[in-house]
Amino acid sequence: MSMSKDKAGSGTRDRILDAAEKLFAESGYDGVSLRQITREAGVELALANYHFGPKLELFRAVVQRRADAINSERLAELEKLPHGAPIEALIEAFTGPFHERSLRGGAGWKYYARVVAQTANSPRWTAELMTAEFDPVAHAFIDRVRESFPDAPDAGIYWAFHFLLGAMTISFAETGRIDALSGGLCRSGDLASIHAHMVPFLAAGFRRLCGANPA
Amino acid sequence: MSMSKDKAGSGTRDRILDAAEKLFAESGYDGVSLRQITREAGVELALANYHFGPKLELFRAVVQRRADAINSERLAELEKLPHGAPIEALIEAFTGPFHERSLRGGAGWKYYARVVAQTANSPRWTAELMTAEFDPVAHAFIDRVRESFPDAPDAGIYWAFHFLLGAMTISFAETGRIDALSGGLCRSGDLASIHAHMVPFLAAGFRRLCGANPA
DNA sequence: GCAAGAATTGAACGAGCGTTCAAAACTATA
DNA sequence: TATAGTTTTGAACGCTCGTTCAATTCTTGC
Repeated sequence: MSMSKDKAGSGTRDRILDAAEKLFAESGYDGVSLRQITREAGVELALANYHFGPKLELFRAVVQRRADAINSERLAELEKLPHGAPIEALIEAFTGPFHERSLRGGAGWKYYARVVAQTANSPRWTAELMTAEFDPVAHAFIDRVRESFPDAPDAGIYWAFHFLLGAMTISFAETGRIDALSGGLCRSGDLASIHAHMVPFLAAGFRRLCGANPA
Repeated sequence: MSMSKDKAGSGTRDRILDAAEKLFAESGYDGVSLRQITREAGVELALANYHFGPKLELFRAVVQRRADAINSERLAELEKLPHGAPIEALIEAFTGPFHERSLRGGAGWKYYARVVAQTANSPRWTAELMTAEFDPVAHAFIDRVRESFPDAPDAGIYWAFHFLLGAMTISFAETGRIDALSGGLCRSGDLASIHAHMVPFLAAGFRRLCGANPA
């Protein structure tokens, strides 16, 4: 027999993915070489190509690896909510899974969030990666928003969601900008504080663009 | 004598900056080579080094070239406003100069906005470039917000500004994500529509985080 | 029109890149 | 233990990278 999972080689795959995730988070796709990645992973250069093919496919694999977990939890959280739920609850269902894992899921999830954040702001990756991985659950979120604001103009909902993405994205990128700006009062890595401020901020924005206020 | 400005060679400098701006906007710092840049500019490879030194300094020059114009106009717009002005006016003073130039300032300004957008989401550049170039006027903006919301908690103001940056950033990046998501209803390049939705969205968010509502 | 400085050229440097491949090592079935 | 398959190794391929430099051309003040 053969199998490509749960064998010795499978550990190698994950080591490469972990190293790639970390380095991509720090320097972006073009800022990291396969040699750096395999060195960080402690494996031979050729193994990256053996397990993942070209570099682009390795990057795709990094993005995809954790996307399913995020997306299915987002869907589950959304489904827990009643129809017409308050917008705060919807936003929390969308942003919560990322926050939760960034907080308690281990270092890999923090790196992953930074990879996604940079990817989402790059015209180069948006179409082929972000749209493919994250748009289905985005549509589910938007449908729930539409339920909560039956009279909202579609454009308002879409733009509001876009701004939500921007706020989420820059927060997860953890650039340290706000640390310098606030003289240390606010910290990029303080996910609890981000969450506490971001949800009401975005909720107020949604209400403004979507008209009537449910709940 | 000599002089390094307003001579034949000065045209070369700008051609290189324009080409670099365009290509950095499309592919990021590491995704572009000096050879691509000088080819696009129609000049010899060695001229990039002659005029700007190492690649990093060329990138810095691209970011800095237009930063002054943006920042001084932002300050001017802010100073036009009365103390305690409505938050919409403050936000417009901050985002307007970028919007205006992206709309009517020629293609270079659009590329520039994309460069800044990607730079702002990369931990690698934030400290040395974004903070240095844009934080002074950011502080001016925040001071005006504090005037308009005298009882606002500082953390609320800083986080609100952070989310404003995220929304601005993802919008200027023009990734096309919202085009795909909305099935064409909203367009990344439609700056007028962005502006019309973004200002009220952010204003509502600021009011939520800053407590009392001025004006 | 001549000298001095600035700008441009064209070629080369060593280094690192992504990718490939045959051979070796390992694993597991029969 | 023999065998077929998977995984790992180590070296090499051609190519592009950022940077450097001597030589050349252009520009300008005297």
